[in-house]
Amino acid sequence: MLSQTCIYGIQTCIFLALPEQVEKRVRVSTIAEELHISPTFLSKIVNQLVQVGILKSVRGVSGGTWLAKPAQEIKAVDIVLAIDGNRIFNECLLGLPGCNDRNPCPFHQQWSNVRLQLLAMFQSSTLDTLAAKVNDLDLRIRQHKNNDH
Amino acid sequence: MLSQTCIYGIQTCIFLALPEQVEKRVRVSTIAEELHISPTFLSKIVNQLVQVGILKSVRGVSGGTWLAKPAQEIKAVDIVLAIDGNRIFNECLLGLPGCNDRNPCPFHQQWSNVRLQLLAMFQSSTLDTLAAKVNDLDLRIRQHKNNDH
DNA sequence: CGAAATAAAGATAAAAGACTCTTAAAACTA
DNA sequence: TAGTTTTAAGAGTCTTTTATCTTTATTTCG
Ligand code: FES
Ligand code: FES
Repeated sequence: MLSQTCIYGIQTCIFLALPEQVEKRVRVSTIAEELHISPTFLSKIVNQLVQVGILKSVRGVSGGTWLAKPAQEIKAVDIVLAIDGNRIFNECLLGLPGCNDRNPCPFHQQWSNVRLQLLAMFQSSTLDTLAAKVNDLDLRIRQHKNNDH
Repeated sequence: MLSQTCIYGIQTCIFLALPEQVEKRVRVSTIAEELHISPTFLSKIVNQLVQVGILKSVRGVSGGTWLAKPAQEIKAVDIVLAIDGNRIFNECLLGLPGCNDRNPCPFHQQWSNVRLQLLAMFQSSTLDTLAAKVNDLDLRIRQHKNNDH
């Protein structure tokens, strides 16, 4: 569904939108440790998100990364598009080229509906909403809940 | 979304449910040629579907493969489950283990809905319905329409 | 039974995705 | 400016998926 890279990107952005982190510079190594991701791998993902204007980062002592915009202005769909592209939103279920209403496969009509709902889900999910769920409702964004605070 | 193997499996089953093929033994090499799939690769996929009782096959002269049951009794979901398993129907969007209502991630509620719609799509798609769409409405199951009949 | 056709199986190869290791570049500190 | 910290970048490894090549087993037919 989503690539692992994209999942890490979403988790990272939600993490940076949590009240503890927001408005701070957070080291990639810190995020990596919290979310159980390889630091150097995460570094590349963060960099991708910096390139498209979702995150900012600075190197060096007291460097780190943070949200480039207020959390309510960043949607999950932005991250998905930045990392996985729009394939999942307009690709044929059977992988046939040129998926559209004029040239449908047998699944096209129903699959189009599912895709629209999927798109709506990612479009309606802003980072502040997601972070609020994690923070207020204690929902998880990683395997084991973080109990060390 | 679906693995390439699963896509080939679905295409093959729809092809075998078309009026021209139904009730006949069709050679794997014929299907492979029609659907632009590597014959030996398709042979393994057909064999998987034989194992779970969706297709039957015999070797030798005038051998081939065919639907093990009437087309209206085979659903797309059967093929998906046989090849890709039930991961796409019960896996967390963020890949977290143990996706369920008691232990949700921030996407769980919405993602559960999308997954249910996806499941409904595959459950309501029987091979006779899919084949009828291809046959009657001239919908496609492969890249270029088959014009040689 | 022998020959030909065809699916099944095993081993190998190619491609993509996920992840690691190493080095370089930048920013701060003193 | 020198030293330290931290992100950026490049090359390389590992694993899974996809696909191919070769051999084997089975079936039909003459
Ligand atoms: S053509 Fe297949 S889903 Fe649109
Ligand atoms: S826990 Fe993430 S989708 Fe269910």
